[in-house]
Amino acid sequence: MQKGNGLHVLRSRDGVTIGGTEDFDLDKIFDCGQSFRFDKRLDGAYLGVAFGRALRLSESGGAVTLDCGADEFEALWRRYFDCDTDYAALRKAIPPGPAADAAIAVGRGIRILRQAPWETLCTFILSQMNNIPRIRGIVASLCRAFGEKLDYFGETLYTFPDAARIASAPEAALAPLRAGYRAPYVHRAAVAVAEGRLDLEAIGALPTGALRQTLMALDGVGRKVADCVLLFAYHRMDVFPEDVWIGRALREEGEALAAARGSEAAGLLQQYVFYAMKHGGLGARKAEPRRID
DNA sequence: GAACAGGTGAAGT
DNA sequence: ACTTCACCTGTT
Repeated sequence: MQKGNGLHVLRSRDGVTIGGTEDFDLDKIFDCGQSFRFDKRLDGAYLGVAFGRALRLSESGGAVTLDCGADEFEALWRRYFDCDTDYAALRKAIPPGPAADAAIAVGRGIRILRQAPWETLCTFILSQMNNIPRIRGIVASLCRAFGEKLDYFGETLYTFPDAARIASAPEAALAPLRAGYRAPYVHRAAVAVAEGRLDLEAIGALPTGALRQTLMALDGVGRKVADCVLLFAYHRMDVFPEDVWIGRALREEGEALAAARGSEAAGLLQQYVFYAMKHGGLGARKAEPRRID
C-alpha cells in the first residue's frame, strides 16, 4: 500500500497502523530534541498536538498505531511524520565511518518531522541556553496560556498559539512563562509575523542560505536556532545544526564526522549524533574495556 | 553559593 | 575576524 519508503500504512480498527518501523521509533522521534510537544504516558503511548490537532500514538509488536482516521492521516500526519521519505535511502548519503556508523546504530528510528514554522521558530528561540525539561515546561506554559483547549482521551491539551495571539498580548503577559530574557525575543518575532513583516510560509521558497539569513535577522535568532528551524520546519535535510552536544561529538571524533556533516543527509546525521550523545555517547565502541593483562 | 544548561549579541581586542 | 562576557531562571 506504500511505495519504497520502508513503511507499510494500513487502516485498522483503532486508527492507522504503520508497519515496517525500522525507521519509525516513537521514543527516538520524540526524544531527539526536535519536538517538545509529545509526551509519553504511563501506558507508553505518546500524546501531543501539532497543526492544531491532537494525536495519540502507541507502539506494539513492531507497529505504530496512530489514533486518527485515515482521512486525517492523509491530510496531516503522513506529511508531519515525513512518511514519504525513504530513510534507508537517505542514510546512503551519509559517508560511512566509525563515528557516523555508531551514531546510526544508536539513533536509527528517528525521523525528521515537518513541523510548523512558527511553532518551531518560537520553540528554538526558547531553547537557547536552556535544558530540555525546562524547554518543555516553558512551551507547555505558552500553549496553556495562549493556545486553544482541546479535549482528547479525557485529557486537556492545548494548541500552539499563533503569532497574532501572542503579538496581541502585552509582552508582560509572557512573564509567567519564566522564559527570562528569551521572552522579548518571542514577542518581537510574534509581532513581526503578525504585522506581515515576516511571512514564514513565503520564505519557505527561498534557498537555504537566504532563508537562514532571513531568520537570523530576527533578534535572538543566531546560527544555531536558525539551523534548527531550517531542518525541523523547512526540512532542509543538508543543514547540520551545531550545539554544544554536537560540538562535543565533533571534538571527540576529530575528522571522523567532517565529511558526513557536509552531506545531503547531514541533518539526519545530526539527529542521530545528538541522540547518541544523550544516550551514552558515540564512544560505545571505544568504551569497550580494554584488557590490560 | 557557584556553576551550568541544545545561544546570542554587544563590546573588547 | 576572533575572544570574552552578561543574560533570566531552575537545578545540582
